[in-house]
Amino acid sequence: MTATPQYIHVSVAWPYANGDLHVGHLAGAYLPADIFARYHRLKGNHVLMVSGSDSHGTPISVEADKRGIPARDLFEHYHQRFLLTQQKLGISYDLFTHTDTENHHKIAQDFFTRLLQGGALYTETQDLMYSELEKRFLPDRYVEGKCYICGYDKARGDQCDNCGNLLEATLLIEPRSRNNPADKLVIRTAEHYFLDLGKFTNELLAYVESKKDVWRANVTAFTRNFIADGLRGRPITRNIDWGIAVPLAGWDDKKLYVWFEAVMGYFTASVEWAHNIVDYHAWKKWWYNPEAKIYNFLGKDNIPFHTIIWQAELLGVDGIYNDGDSARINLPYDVPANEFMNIEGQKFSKSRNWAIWLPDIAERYQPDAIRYYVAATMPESKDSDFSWEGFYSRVNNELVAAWGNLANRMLTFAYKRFDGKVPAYDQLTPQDEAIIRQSEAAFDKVGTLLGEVRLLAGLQAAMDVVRDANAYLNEREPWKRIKDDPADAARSVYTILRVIDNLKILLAPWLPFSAQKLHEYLGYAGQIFGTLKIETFHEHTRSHNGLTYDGSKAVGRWQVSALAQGQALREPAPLFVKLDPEIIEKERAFLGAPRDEHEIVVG
RNA sequence: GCCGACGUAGCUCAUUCGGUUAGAGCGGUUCACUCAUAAUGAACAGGUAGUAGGUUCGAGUCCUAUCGUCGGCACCA
Repeated sequence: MTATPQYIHVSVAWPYANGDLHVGHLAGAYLPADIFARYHRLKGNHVLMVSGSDSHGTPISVEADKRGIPARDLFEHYHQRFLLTQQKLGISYDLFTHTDTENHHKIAQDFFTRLLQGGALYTETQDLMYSELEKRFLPDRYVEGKCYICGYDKARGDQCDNCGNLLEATLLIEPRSRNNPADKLVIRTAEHYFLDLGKFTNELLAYVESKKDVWRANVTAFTRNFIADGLRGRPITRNIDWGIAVPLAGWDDKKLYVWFEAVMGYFTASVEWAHNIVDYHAWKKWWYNPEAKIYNFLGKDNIPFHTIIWQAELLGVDGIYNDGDSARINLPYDVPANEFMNIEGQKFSKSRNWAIWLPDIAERYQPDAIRYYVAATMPESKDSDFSWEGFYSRVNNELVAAWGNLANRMLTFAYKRFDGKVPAYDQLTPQDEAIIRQSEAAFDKVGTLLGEVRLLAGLQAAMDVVRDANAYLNEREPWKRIKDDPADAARSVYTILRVIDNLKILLAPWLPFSAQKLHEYLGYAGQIFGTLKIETFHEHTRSHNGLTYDGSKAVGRWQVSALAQGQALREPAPLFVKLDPEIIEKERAFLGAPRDEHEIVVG
């Protein structure tokens, strides 16, 4: 139990700040990351969990144009909502920042420069379709025209839907914009920088193979496949206005491509955290420490960006900011990608509003209820489905009836019948000791599963203890013994309270809010976890808000209970709100209907 | 079209390298209990593991074919 603390970096995919967060974000990345991080915090490991809003990229510009506001205003609006939403749901980021900080710009540019100096970049002149009307280069998929292979009239710039061939947009006959068919397109040449991925093929391949027993099978298979197809250079600059400047003279009309710089956020946010919150060089303990482990949590759509591109970038900048130290920069130890969470059997769709928005449900349900259901139906190995009937029944049957009620029934009983104290006992029976040992053994079992990022199995293992504890009570029947053999009732009530105390910690990574309440009902002081707060950070020319986690006062430990006899309890109350069956239809009615953004109220 | 993944009880899902009568939760039926937000426990019912072949002493687990669902095929991140 007294192993040397490990350095665990939990990096979470960066959400585009062009709309509210939805349940897919939570299921895909934020919740698994938080459960994993909270477990390691309880273990006493040095956790650094970072993410932030992706403030660049076409989706931001497109949405901002649609609303007629500057891109910066749009992303700042959603960034602030991301902070509030995640604070409410208890996603315990050491730092949740964004990519429009001076820090991120500077480091991204330094990455670019270092890659350039290391020979990992090259320039190439591309012929691209340019819209005179929109005054910009159009992505291939926005171009339409006659297929030069089969003659199909509505071929897209990247592929013909009729003959299936991959196309060159510039060769299309009579090319036009899909946004506006009247818009005549012309071919313009532009010089761009490319990241030479092919240069890293062998290193990347060797790395996947070395991690094949750690990474999930789908992640390994996808990555191998991607490499086997042949890695081609990828353009990392673009003719756009909104983004990070290319740090070279004469490149003013271009910016760094968003996918190139956004993933660097894992690194830049670590540096920002160190600069703002602790000491300047602290980030190195995760990035240049051979013992540290970096875990990237993301959705499956993001796999190649993390197992190929980000890793190539890291390989290409190895040694950056390390002041000549020989340690190599750390690549992600694991990339636990989740699949997708569908909604009532259909795919998420922002345009159809087929989505469950986190700010909305956080208004109506307890954070632990949301966390429980999403964690219990997490798409860990395949797509899963969020259904309101499932939410209703799992919350009521499992969270409220099995677990919440176990705690409530015995806390109430002890509080009323044992003078508000943990009962004192003479000697425990073998049956009492057996259930205590069982709940203690779960620390290794659940802990191992959590360490392997097998969160579904971990939750199940913890809930198994809940069921065993309920069964134990039915046999021991303290409510009967209190009448004919009070000493025996004291034994079993003490026992069950100690089991509940263990379950409190076993379930805390999933259910941090109710764990804290339980902690207090059991008569303990202090907080199991640290505190999340929103702070403002000032740079030279701009300021930004970030979500931060202060764990300095946290007392929770991944350790078995040593519940003291006679400890004074506090008056208990039910941990969870039981759901009304009416919510099923009410919530379904929101799907596919127009939605208004509500102000997010915390507390 | 090419590549990949998946298809297991009414529902949601487990079955790490192929190995005893394929498991769990929910839902259903019966019984027990009353401390608890009418909350718990026990027992029972329920699956020829999409389909058809094959390899093997033995396959849900490997191979082939076929049907179905989904994803990727790089400038959408």
